[in-house]
Amino acid sequence: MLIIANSLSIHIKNALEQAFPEAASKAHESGSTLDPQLVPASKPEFGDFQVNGALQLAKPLKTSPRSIALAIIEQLQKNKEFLSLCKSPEIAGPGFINLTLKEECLQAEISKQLEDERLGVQSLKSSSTHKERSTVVIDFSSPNIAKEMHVGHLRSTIIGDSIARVLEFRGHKVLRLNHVGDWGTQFGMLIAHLKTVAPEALITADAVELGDLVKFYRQAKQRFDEDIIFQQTSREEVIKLQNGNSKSLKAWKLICDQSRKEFEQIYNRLDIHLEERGESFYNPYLKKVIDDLKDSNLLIVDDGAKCVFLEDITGKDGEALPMIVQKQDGGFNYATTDLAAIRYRFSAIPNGDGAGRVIYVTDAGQANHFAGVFQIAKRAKWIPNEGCLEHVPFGLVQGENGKKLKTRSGETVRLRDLLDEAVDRAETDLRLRLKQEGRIESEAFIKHVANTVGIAAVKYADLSQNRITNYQFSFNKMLALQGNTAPYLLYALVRIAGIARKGGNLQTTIASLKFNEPQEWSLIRELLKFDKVIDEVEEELLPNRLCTYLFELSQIFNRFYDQVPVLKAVEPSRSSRLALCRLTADTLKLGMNLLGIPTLERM
RNA sequence: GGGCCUGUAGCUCAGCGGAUUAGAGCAUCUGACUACGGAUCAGAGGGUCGGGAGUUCGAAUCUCUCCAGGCUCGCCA
Repeated sequence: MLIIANSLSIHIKNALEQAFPEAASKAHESGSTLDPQLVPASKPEFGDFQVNGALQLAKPLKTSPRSIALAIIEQLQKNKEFLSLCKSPEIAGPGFINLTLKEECLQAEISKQLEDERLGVQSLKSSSTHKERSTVVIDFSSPNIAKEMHVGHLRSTIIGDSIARVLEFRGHKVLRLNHVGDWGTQFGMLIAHLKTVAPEALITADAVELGDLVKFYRQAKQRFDEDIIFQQTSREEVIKLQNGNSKSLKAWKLICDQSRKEFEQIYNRLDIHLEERGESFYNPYLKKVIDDLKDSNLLIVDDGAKCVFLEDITGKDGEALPMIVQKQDGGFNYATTDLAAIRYRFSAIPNGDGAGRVIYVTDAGQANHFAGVFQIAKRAKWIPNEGCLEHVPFGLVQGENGKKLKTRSGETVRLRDLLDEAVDRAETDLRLRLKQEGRIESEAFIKHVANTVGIAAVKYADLSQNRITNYQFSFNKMLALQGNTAPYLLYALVRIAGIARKGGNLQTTIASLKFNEPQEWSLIRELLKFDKVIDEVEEELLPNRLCTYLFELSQIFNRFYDQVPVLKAVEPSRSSRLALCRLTADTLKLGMNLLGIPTLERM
């Protein structure tokens, strides 16, 4: 319904300018315009849209808001095009104008949406502006090699995937990058340690499991912290690796392969796909970063380390905070890698990704780090004029006690175990329900439903929360069958599928739709909001807005379903209601698809 | 101490500068199953939007200040 809203906005703006020509031309001279402030109605009883502009214009126009509103309405009454869309506008309260769309208009819109595969959401593919067509890089998930994916990776992975899906659907060219931690000091430690405890792992594929690697990694870390000689050998191993020693590289590759296999299992379960491009990828570009910074006179050697001092960001002592890009020992650190990544991503193809927008989905704790890195990238002039660089932060995952989520024994929770538990719990619930209802279902059905519900619940619980705040993780809440949860949304779809099974042909094309119940109209109005919601998610990168919408749509549908018969209705109501069922199902499916959540016909 | 984030119903959270009455969900209480799956629906109670000041015709929303909590602040990522 964005097109309608835009067209209304233009009509009202014209009316405003016709009513107050002098003020309008004055505004034009100073480079601005009179803004009618058309927004969706704040409450259903106020209609579909409201115009707020009259209140703000009262002072400059030296008239009362109500008389401005009246003048706008007088102009609108002359506009045939406007009158074909809207019922007679009403002045309310101190000077709001309430607009209610005509039923013919809503009906025409819903008919269009029924025919449209994209459900009214415009695609940018036809657009030609450079900014809109350039690549969007989304950096998310980013686990570390030789470690298991744990609950800390959950939010980045799920939120990043959803943002990627929304932008892809809108027609952006999206590069989903997995910036895995596959380089740096930890590999020196690990290789040095493996040489003594499991040398076969360095020359043979599959010699050790990831679980063992994780154990070895912990041991190596401990040795590194306690043993000075081991620290020395570790550093030597890092240097060998970074200099491209073939044996070291082979060992490194084997370790990475082993981790990668494990990551793939998780990504497959979550149905998330991204392109791996780890920190090691940027190794050849690190030196250039230093050279560039030197050339732009940003580089300062302090205490033996090469740094860039940040502007307007101070440390404990109130002095400008340095960002170290090359350590005393000549090694590079993560700031260097991140800078190299930004430089590469914005560089033109084939020496870069040619990105116009780069998005980082990482925890809020890294906000300072990214603020610094972004600032340096800007000062080094690596970001093109139209380029956009954003950190999309999210809060911690907490347990129900409000503390950081841990297992009973105090360890970080493995992502694999977390997903297993969600699926197990979904299965237990399902079996209990089947027993209570006396239903018999195949094992395959039970496993499939439990898996879908479990994964959907985990994803939805995360996405439905505003990502900026900390997130309280609770299996009980996310798997609850009522409330703003995945199972509630899935159930709405199952009900529609049930109607189809009972003989309702959802695919019939309807020549003449006929609606007369308020429940039908409120469902129609909700369905027509979909394009606006997608627009907002794209703009604000807040998937919870989409979740809220889908939940409200499900509620409105359930009300409709409860209060209005579909299959037993007489024509043309029957077909018209079936059409609404179909569009509701399509909207829920598409919406959930954009969240990365699978759906079901039966559960 | 500096920076960033958070503070809204008993709990978990939405909330886009707009309207008498700040919204959901959970929990609590009361109703509704011979219409398509009751995993639902209808309704009730529950709030000084952390405190204070300011900007504005209008503030949960913007600004300042104070209070509380979290994260972060030089060679880990």
